[in-house]
Amino acid sequence: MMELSERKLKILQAIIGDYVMSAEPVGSRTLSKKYDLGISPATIRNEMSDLEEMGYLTHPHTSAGRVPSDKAYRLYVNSLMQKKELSDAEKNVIAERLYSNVNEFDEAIEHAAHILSEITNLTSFAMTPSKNEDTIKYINLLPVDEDTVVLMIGSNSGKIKSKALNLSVPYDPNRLELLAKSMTYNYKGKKLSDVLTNNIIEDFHDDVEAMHSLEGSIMPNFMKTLEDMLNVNLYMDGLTHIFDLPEYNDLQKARSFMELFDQKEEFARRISERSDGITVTIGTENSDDVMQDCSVITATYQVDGKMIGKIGVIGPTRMKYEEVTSIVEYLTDNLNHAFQIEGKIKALEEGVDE
Amino acid sequence: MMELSERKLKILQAIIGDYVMSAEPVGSRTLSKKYDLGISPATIRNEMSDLEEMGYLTHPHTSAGRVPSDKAYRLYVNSLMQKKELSDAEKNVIAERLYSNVNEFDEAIEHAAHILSEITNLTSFAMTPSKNEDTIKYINLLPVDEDTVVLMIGSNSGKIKSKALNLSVPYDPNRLELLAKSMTYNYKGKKLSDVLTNNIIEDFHDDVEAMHSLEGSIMPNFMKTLEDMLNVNLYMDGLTHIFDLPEYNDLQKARSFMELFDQKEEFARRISERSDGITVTIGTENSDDVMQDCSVITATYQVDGKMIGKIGVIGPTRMKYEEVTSIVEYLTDNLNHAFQIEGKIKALEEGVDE
DNA sequence: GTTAGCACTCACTTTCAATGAGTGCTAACT
DNA sequence: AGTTAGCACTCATTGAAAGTGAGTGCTAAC
Repeated sequence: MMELSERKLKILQAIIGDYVMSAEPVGSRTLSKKYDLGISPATIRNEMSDLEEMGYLTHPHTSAGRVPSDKAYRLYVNSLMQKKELSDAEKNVIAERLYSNVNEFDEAIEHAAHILSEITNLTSFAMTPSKNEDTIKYINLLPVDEDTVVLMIGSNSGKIKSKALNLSVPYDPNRLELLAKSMTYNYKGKKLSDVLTNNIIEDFHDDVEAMHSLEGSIMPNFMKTLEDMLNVNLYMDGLTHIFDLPEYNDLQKARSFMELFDQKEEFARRISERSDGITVTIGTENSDDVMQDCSVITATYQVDGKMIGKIGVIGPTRMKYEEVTSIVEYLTDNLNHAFQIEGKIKALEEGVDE
Repeated sequence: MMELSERKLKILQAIIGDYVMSAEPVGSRTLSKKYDLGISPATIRNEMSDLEEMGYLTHPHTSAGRVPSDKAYRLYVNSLMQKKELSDAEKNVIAERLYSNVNEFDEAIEHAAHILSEITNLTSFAMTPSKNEDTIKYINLLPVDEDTVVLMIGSNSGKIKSKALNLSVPYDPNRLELLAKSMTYNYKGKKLSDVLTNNIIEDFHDDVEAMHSLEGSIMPNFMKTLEDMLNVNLYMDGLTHIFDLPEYNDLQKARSFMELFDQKEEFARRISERSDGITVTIGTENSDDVMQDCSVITATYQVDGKMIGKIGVIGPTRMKYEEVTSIVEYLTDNLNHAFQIEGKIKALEEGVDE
């Protein structure tokens, strides 16, 4: 790829900056007046013409100003922009709000998405961690009533899920305990996902045929509970922010954007396929049709070494990339920190030094 | 209130019917052509003029057709419309889809909202049951690790919530058991909400001062867990359906409708204030500013005698009331049935005959 | 290589007249 | 008295025409 001259880069950066602010195609005159480039509009026009030929700018129509292309944004994100350190005030806002009101894990994630959307004025989303790597730690079956037991599954990541089961017939508490121990023995250390996808019930049969009826009532619930534990949730927030953007002053566009919401699963799949760390995809770089003029910024947070969740924003390609990436990054740092504390406790619990 | 003549009612009904279909103001000529009323446009005009004077119709402008007012819809809902029995096909669609894929309770509710939205082509919502009447059945504290215990709270409605607690110091298992028993003794039969709002920690102090440190680590978590159990969730679905409605072919309106989403809590509050059974509020009957030209239909479902949740739809006042109410009703019947089965099991469990 | 000058383009806005669905009123009809 | 035909009137909507202005591309001079 041909190198761009210093001057071209300056002009391109000015155009991007202006367009990100105004959403209006930028003309040569505006540019020379607002930015101190030391060259006349005519010269700028020549340069812009070159930049257009190289694919960095486009022309909505002959007599309009220039608009940065996806390629220009990509260049900007990769080389031009410098990471912006958030001000202490901004940091405080994030940290303060993030740590308030965190009850359940999912709530914390949802809350993080909410904050992210409010700060960036964009649509945000957050995925709860995928527990594909999580392993079973113990399985308990606790007697409650004469025909009610509580199934409890604990995982090594510290997640505990319980479910009350109604056995249609009274059970023998001793057998119950034996079953729990046997299940723990069998599945301890195995991945939840593996246990779920293998046909367990078959496997199990041979071992403890004697307790067939008890097993029969419990195993389906065991599977369901595993399924619940593996479930990944996607939260979205601040969808209405797109109404503030001039590029969505069109009912059709606004609608198709909103439909992302109705297709959360599909969206979640796309997001989870993204690579780790901070990623930026711009416009046509997104495979999804609906997102051809959106940019998506995601970051990954970790709960312990293995459980990885994603959080990010989606907005128009005309976006304050440096600001938004900084915010996303700072937020995930905070999340990581918050969850790391938990992680350490877990590590202690396991007798493992980090 | 003055009685409307047979003919006026017929005309009004025709206007409502036509307007609900077309979203276009209805003129006298159209009316006489499409509906076999046996009178000329001029006569219809006279009648329409009367109806307008009585407040049942309005006029967007002098030379436009008539549009039904909220009052007209109210009359229609109260007296004119006849409940529509769903066809077997429709019933099957609902029942089949409702009973598939119900894992967790919340999921079932969310799923119901989804189905409702798909069938009605409107925006739907569903609230998980308020557990304000739910009472504590037992409290368990189960040893897991040397400094980890699991707190488990069971309620009489059958809900069980567990939370893993990390005590900073090792604990005495005997004391743990004693504490659980003591807590159960103290709170059994009491409402979750009452326990939460009373300052328990104070109360408790006197009784078991001896186990102060253990209690100190557990009680805050106990409170948090109660809070979680009491939490009511509101799910919304099918927001984008409003884009199909001509009355929302306006960015401003679409936007303010979408903002309902961002103010879920407020919306949930409004919904939970509604009376039981099937309710219909039309246009200005809604207190909320944003909903002045919406109609809201809600129904209540019961999980056991006490836990009541709400499900419903929100759409333009121009709505197929009889169809939608029938669907909502049928859906709640199904939900009730599904949860009643659970309820019966619970009743047995309690040794109570229904 | 840079810049001033100038013709040209084209979306956007405003204006204006035409269109047509619909009403209200009056007078005739049953 | 109730119903209907006829007609003038209203007014949102549509489309064409003209004007506006921000912006470009090109040429020639600096």
